[in-house]
Amino acid sequence: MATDKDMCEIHLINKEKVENLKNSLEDEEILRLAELYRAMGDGTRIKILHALSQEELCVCDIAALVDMSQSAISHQLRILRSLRLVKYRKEGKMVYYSLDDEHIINLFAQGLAHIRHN
Amino acid sequence: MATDKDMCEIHLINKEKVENLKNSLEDEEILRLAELYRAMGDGTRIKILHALSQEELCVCDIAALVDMSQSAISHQLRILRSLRLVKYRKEGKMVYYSLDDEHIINLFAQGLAHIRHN
DNA sequence: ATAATACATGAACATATATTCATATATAGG
DNA sequence: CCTATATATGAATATATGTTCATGTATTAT
Repeated sequence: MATDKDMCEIHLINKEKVENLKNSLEDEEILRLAELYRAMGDGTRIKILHALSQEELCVCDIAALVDMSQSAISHQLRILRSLRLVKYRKEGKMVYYSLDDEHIINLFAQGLAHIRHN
Repeated sequence: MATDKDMCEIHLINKEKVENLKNSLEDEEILRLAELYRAMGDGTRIKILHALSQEELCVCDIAALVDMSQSAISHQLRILRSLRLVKYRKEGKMVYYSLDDEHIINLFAQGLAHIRHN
């Protein structure tokens, strides 16, 4: 893939250190991290997550809240579910969603801190 | 957009509270948050950010490190730059990149905590 | 001035993604 | 059983995104 791999590698002050870097994050972790952030990288899903950070909601209410079709929301919820960002609870024909754990709140807080601070 | 908006909104226990939710995060903030996470939602960029979290690197070294073309890396760095995730410093014909601030480290830590814990 | 190197960028292309539409499943009520 | 409601999902489509290729710009050396 790298076309000019051996041209400027001389500039690495500490070649070993950089070589170690390659392995310090496992490939699978890189993929899963990217998936996680990508799942949060959509306006609709941000709105959903933010709403759920305040209170548990059923699908239909989320749809009303973000003013989108039930189908669109269901598709998005599937993504959020698959990454364990949200969990759900069935009650009759309703399905109530909520955030899966506190990490998401923290991710939110850090993200907001970044965009607000510069 | 919402086709069945007025069908189940009855289920909102506290309609006012939900109505407030709509405005508690500004639209522009939602967009910027989504942009930020989307910028982190790619394996190549995760690798770049992780590398830069360890040490300042020039473009060519990053390319060698992640085994991709200089052009591909430049394009990705432009994205990271535009979201202020990285900053750069010119020194002759070299350009050295580093993380822009500490929020990114924290976002990383939270992301890792999430994917590792379940 | 010419050549070489480091980096940036526009266009093209292939793939990924979000929404819509139609339809399926499940539950509740008559 | 039949109908209505809440949710899920497959297919289709339009748009976004990542990489490559070709080329441009800036800097250094000869």
